Amino acid sequence: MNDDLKGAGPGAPDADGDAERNDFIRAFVREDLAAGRNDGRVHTRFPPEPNGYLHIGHAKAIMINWTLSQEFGGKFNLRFDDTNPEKEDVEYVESIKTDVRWLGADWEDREFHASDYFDQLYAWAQHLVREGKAYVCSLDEEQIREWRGTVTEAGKASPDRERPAAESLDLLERMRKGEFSEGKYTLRAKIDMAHPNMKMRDPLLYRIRRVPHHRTGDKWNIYPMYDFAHGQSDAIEGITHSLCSLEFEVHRPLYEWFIENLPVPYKPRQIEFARLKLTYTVMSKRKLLQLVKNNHVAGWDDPRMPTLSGLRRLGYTPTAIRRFAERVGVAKRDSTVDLDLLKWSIREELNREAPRVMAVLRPLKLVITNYPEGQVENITCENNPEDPNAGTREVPFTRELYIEQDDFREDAPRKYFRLKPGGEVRLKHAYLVKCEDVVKDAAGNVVEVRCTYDPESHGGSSPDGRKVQGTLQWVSAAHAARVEVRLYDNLFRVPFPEEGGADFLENLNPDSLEVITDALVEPGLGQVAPGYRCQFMRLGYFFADPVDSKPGAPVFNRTATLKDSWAKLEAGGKPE
RNA sequence: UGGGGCGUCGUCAAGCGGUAAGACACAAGGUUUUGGUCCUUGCAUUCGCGGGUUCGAAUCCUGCCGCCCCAACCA
Repeated sequence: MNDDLKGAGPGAPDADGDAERNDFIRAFVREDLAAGRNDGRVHTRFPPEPNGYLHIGHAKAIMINWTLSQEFGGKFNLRFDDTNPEKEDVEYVESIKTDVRWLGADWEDREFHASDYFDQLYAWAQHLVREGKAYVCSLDEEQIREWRGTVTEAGKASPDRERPAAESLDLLERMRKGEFSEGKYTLRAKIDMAHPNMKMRDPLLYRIRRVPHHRTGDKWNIYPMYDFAHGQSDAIEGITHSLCSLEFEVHRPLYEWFIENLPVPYKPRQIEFARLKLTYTVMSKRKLLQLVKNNHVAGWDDPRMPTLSGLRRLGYTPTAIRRFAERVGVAKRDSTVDLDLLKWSIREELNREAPRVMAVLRPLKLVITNYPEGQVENITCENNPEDPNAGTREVPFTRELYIEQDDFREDAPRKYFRLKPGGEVRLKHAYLVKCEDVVKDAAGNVVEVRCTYDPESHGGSSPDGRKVQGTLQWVSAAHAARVEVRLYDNLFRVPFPEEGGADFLENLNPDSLEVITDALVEPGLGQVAPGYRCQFMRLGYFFADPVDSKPGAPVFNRTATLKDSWAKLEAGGKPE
């Protein structure tokens, strides 16, 4: 279970016994295969820009590309779209590789960078100029915008549109050498200033940026724009199906224009699908960056973040994320998936895999008055009712225990079947105990419940078959380990943090994190290694934080709660 | 008002002319030493709306309505 950073391993899309998937992308691929295109190859790629950490939305894209390549016996590349050095950084490159590997997508030795192709791209730019299909433009940023026209009005030609090729070539070369300041010139394709698709109105190919690049250093003073770099990079790598999100649909004609007008070695096909959106969070890298920069969270890997590093730290597994991506499907419809589906994906796995242990978050002392003082009994506890092979463990039981404050109520509603005065409950795996008395502090708060136990109920059985409705987890006061527990909840308090043009920061959930520094857990848990996953019985699934846990002092992050139908009942006002 | 997309259950999503899969959510029962899990059952006579074609349409045609994307020297 401790696969925190080892990754899922190359692997196969989770064999789920599912029928063959047949979304519209796979249909296209089958069509291409049937038509004998691409020599029967299928080659995809995941092309992140290294300007932020990957999030769950990227996981969807990664899995679509990766599983597609695997299902058709093809290949999968990782390519960094690093054409904008101002925003990019090696820190991001490293985190991205870690995350993609963790998910189990294997690019083998095919880690590429658009920057690997800068020389080729430059040569192709010169080619277009020579062909009279590109020119160096001297309009400034604002002029370019104005001259481009609007969606309903045609744009007008740049005064440099007919600049002789030789002159453009010379200017381009000088741009490259760094003879001009940023913004002085741009290289533009000569297409159609009246084109109904704005992207086709003489788009920029290169802009001057006199900043060093994290990989090419100060070699370049000009950098290619996304449109000029992306498709050609696909072509160079022999990508057969270039998958991207819906907003690039309007770029497709441009993508194809370059492919048609350049002597590229291959003609890839761009296919667009809807990106993933989730309720109760935000997904844009810009907004996530803002959360990090303004310290609304502790970093890109804060467990409340929808980043893969955040989810990993929360306790999610690669498998759960993969299953989630499968369930979400692929289509072209803008959609927002219910966060519950993600949560369900991790619960499903952990219910099957996670060992059950006992922990008390908010301790309330329980004394068994008829239990011998000083006696310690080792209670055999089943590790996982869902897994017969999980075995058992021994947990010490004594006269003084702690139970959850929530599990005792002096004035209990009718359907409350936990501990109450005069009531009897089962202490999981141990004995039946009956509440005889309570001890209160000066303020009238119950600080101790005094019970008697039934010695005949060893193991928690009911000796005479009497009905005992409640079963509580417990820890021995003398043996319990004290640990820090972090209870994470949704980052936002509303499903759509930006609905109605709202400032998403206004909708942050003030209770997204509750830190409990003195939770009590059964003794063995105090020595658990970082990355350990378990279920705190009746409370939820927990993960020993890989960053803040120390030897002998694990910090537990709540990965997910358990479904709580009592809470729902009570909230619904029906318990009485 | 130009161009490109999309509209099937609360949320995703199958369906591609033969009479609405599945998942999550929700609801009701059952099992249960986790008010967890599991099991059973229910949950779109209807596919944005209106016409048309057809023996038959969510699937074809047509008109309308709604939502998203495009006027960064971002990707």
